[in-house]
Amino acid sequence: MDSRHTSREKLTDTLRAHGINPTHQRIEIAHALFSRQEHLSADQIMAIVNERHCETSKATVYNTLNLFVAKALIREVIVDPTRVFYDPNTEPHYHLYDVQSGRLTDVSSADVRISGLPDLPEGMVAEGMDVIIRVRPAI
Amino acid sequence: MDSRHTSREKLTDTLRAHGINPTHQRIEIAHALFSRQEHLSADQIMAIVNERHCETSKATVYNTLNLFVAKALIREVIVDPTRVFYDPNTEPHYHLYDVQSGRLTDVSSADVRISGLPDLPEGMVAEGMDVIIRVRPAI
DNA sequence: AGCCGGGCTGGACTGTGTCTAATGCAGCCC
DNA sequence: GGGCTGCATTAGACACAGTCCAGCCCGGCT
Repeated sequence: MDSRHTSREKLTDTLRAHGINPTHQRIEIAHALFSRQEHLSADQIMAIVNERHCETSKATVYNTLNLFVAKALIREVIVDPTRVFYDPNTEPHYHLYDVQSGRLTDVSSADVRISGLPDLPEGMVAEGMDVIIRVRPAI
Repeated sequence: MDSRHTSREKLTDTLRAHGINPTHQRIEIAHALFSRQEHLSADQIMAIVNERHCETSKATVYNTLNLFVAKALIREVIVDPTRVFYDPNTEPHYHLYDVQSGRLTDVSSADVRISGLPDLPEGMVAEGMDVIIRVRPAI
């Protein structure tokens, strides 16, 4: 009845539902992302997963994150030229990026209306739209 | 009365207008960006500038691009996790990014209406908003 | 047992971008 | 002219995220 335990069981199901073989490492990585609802970089995820003992290699972390993205379990967020953030929230939504601190927060897309977008070029399909509002502390 | 010449003279003025000391290298880099109205990476810019003889170093290219961005002469576009693109168009506008080919094209913001954005957090100022529409060729 | 295949691993590697220490060069004052 | 100051440039070393590779582990199957 431990909630962390339950959570890990749910994650196992989630992974399977996305066609991902739920290994120990993959569950830990998914747990890092889904337990805290934050935007983490590969680096941060590796640090969290290996907090106690080093048991997951860099290659596995990157492989797993790329796999999760390919299977649409998580999303990449590209705002910082030096590293990619991973977002466990796959609902359509936008981002607020604090340029100063590097903090990234979600903006619900529910209330946002975007109109007047041009037609896509012939033979192109939209994969998605990223909206990033860059903010910084007022002086 | 050579148009390239004229262009370089205009660039000299533009640089000065932005508080940038117009050196030979800076003019060449600005010319690479402004003559073709494209989105180029630092790498591509260096290749263009050094097409004939190598006369501008990597450090200078990066220093100059960062200077241009700081002085609001050009804009960074962050869509590709592996490299930054530089955009000579500083008018507000959005981007269409072809995930397959890596091609980046402008979308005029004139017709686009965005409403319902949330209030910014206390003490924060917006620096700008990036809108990136990711597209790929239809199968 | 022996094979097969997916997953994991350390370590080497790649490619952007930054840093550093040295050099060049222009203006300036004496 | 000679010496000083300060910015711009440079080559090369470096930092770092991310990828690649070759080998190992391990569970399932025959």
